[in-house]
Amino acid sequence: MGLRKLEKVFDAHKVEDKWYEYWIKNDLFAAHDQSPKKAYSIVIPPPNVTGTLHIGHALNNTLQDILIRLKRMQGYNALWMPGMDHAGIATQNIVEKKLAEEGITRHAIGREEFIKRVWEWKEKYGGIIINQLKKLGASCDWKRQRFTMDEGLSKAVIEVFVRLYNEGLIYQGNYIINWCPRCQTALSDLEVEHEPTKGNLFYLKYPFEDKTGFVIVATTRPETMLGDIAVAVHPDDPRYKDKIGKTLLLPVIGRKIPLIADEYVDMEFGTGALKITPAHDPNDFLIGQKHDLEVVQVIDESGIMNENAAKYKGLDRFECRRKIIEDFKKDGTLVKIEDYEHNIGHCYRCKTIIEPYLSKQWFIKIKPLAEPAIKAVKEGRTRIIPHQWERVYFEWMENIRDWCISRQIWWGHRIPVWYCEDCGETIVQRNEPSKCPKCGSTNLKQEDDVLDTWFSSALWPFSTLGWPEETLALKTFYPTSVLVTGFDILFFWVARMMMMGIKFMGDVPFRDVYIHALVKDLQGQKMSKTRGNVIDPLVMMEKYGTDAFRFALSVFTVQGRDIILSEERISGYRNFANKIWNAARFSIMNLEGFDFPAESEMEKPDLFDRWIMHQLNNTVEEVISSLDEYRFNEAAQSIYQFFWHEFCDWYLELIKPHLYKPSSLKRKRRAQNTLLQTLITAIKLLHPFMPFITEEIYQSLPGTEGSIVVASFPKPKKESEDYQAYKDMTVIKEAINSIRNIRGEMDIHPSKYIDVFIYPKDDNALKILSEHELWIKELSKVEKISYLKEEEEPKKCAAAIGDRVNIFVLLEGVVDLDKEKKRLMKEISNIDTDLSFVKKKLSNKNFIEKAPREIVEKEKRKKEKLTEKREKIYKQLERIQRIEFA
RNA sequence: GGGCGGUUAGCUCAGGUGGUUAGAGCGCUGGUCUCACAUACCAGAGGUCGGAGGUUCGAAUCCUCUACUGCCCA
Repeated sequence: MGLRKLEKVFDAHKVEDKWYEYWIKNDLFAAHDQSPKKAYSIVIPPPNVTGTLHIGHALNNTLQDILIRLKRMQGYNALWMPGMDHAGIATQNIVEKKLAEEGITRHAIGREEFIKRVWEWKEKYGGIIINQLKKLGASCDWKRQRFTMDEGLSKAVIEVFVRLYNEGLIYQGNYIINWCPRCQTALSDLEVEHEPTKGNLFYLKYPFEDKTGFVIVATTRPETMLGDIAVAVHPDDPRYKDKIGKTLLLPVIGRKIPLIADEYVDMEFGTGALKITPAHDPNDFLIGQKHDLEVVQVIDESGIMNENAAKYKGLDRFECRRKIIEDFKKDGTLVKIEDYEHNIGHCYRCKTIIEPYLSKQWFIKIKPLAEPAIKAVKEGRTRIIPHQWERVYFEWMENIRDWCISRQIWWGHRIPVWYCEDCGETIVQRNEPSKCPKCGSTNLKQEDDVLDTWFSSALWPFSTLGWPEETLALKTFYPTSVLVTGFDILFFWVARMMMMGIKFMGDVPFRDVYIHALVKDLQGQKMSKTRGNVIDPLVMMEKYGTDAFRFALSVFTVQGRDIILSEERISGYRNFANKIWNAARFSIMNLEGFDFPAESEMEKPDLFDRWIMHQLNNTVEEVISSLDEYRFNEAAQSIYQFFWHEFCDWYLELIKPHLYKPSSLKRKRRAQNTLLQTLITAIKLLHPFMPFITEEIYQSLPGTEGSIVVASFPKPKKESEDYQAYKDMTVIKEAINSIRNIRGEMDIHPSKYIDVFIYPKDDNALKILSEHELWIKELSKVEKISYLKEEEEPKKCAAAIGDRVNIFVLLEGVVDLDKEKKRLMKEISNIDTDLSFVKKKLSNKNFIEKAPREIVEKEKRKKEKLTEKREKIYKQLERIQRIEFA
């Protein structure tokens, strides 16, 4: 690539789309089913087909992209497998809403037509998020993109269902499940969100049949009393002990219900008497089963009171509650009402209050699947990072309950079960049966229910690679290297993939699970549309550039801590992008007419070149080791620090003399060469974080070939280590910093050149300083440097006492002495506080005796240094005093 | 109720195995439009690490208790 001049301010919009198209056109994200390279693979957490990119996706996918780009550059056969899930309930809701606008329901058009409409919707509107991921720079192998309702993935779903059924791990049963009356479907325990809600505790009076008194029960849901079948008390409760076994009369209904004893009842709660409604409460259901009680349903699947609700029939469940309380107030059944806050379950899709509902559903017997999944993590075959999450994982897995997998909706994988309408046989098989294997009837009907979307997501790491076929892709990329995800779907998805992966692939689905933070707003609240506190990643990308946005996210990604995000925090990194841009611009401007130097010319590099190579090498090491441990913030900070504060602040300034007024062409070429090599390496280090700007710069630089996407990632080089250069540079930096400090504090105008005296404390310092006088002069605006010997006392100077050099700036005609006096006194007082700490330590016998010798030595040296420094400054103060009186 | 985390400069956060004179970015103050960048440069001020106790020669770092706060599960 040739030299190309760059604009003054970085314009992200000009480069982003251009390079993304270029990458796609050149197929740079492609992974290969067969390759001599080592495989590295990540499957994307499939976003919903209905979804749009929110900040959580942006973070999640930025991190994945950083990893995959790094590994790709490191020479791996890197696969990032993209796709979406079909989001059964959410998608069905959307399409139903659309139908409603046309005034039709799904029942009116029928199942087949409805499914057709959903597919049409999907083709037209679905998957907006895929383009948004591309905007983010996601380097997925898009040709492999999958969808959970694809033919292949559907085949995997059926295969898994049939196998689990045949093994007896899938069963059908009548149980209380979580029912959403709005979505009209069952939900798994996980799909219910519990929210603390202010409600009431109603105390109701149930009389004994024999008119010998009554029992008061406490309930939050008085409307369910219509379905009460018993009242339970604790067997040891003295209040009720002698009444157990008696019969109560249920108000309104007049049903005779027994007073039973069960240890489940909490004596402390309410009155200690618990009304039992097996059809509408999961715990009551269990008690009912235990005591072999009848079940009376009073609420239907829409949340409406049914014919068992007597005069309340036809009322909505909440209306019924109001009405029944009104009536009970009148007839005295209601004893009192208390305020009561408790957790109420809501549908995670539509937020409707969940109704515990008795119905026939399909379940997975989960314990046999969970156990190996627990073992795999315990044995370290899968690592969860940060490891604190392992405990959460174990906790949940060990207390796991059977998974309700059937959903009463239409959009999804229809359960591969057929019923013979003649003999009642249940047929479970991969393909539609033509006749009943038992009675030969052709009068067959397929199960109406579909499977939970998470059922298909659970197969994602292997179904996307072609399972149940034995594909090359599976062989190459399974188990995947890492899964990157938020903890909110640790149970929903990660745990289930673990179970299914081990079950059907015989190995864990991923070696590492990296759990990243949740993004919150400045108040520490979760971002959500309803709260209205969302930061739209697309707006951020538009305003500050995708690279800056991505870099910001990675800097904030600290393990085990949530991200508090504000727009202000993002905007800062636009400046970083601009800094990179301008450093590149500067480099390109100064590389004009540059020829690569012959090897021999590079044999004796300058101090600055050696120093920057040393620093760069450290940075390479840090970036790699940090990313290997998923410490994104450390990697990002390390490259940020290097690029801005070492490369730009120091190196670029230091080589300007070489570039602008070189003492020899050779030296200029050497500086140019180091400049270019350093820039290229730094840009490569940055590429996983900031893909667009780095590609733009890379392809503008001489000596590069092709795309940075597939360029080789830097490796630490032993020969670049140069501690001596680092040490020598500290002398120069100390001199420059000291002079600048005096200038700044003494208000010496930046354009004024000054004279300084330097006392170097050792020969090496003198050598380095005199060899680099020019640079000290340039960087600290000095006219003349004179060197002092030990005892020489400079007059009328401001002083800086350093580690390797003492600096004296001639004050005559520059500033007033008063200021300098104050400055020195401040210095002394700073030293005094430090000194008092050190002295205290050293006067402690125990410290001298017990602390390791090198620590004690260190403290002693520190004391010496500080004392000496204090003396020097004090002397200087005296001198100034003398001048004043002179 | 159970579990997990957080509490460090005005704000947002770093500080693997205790030795620090506690760092960064933003903000703030002063100066500079200096030939890559004012989305910049130079200089500076500002915390004793929520509180109490303990272990230790030595604790922001380990332990106990406590306060406040967030999340997850009931």
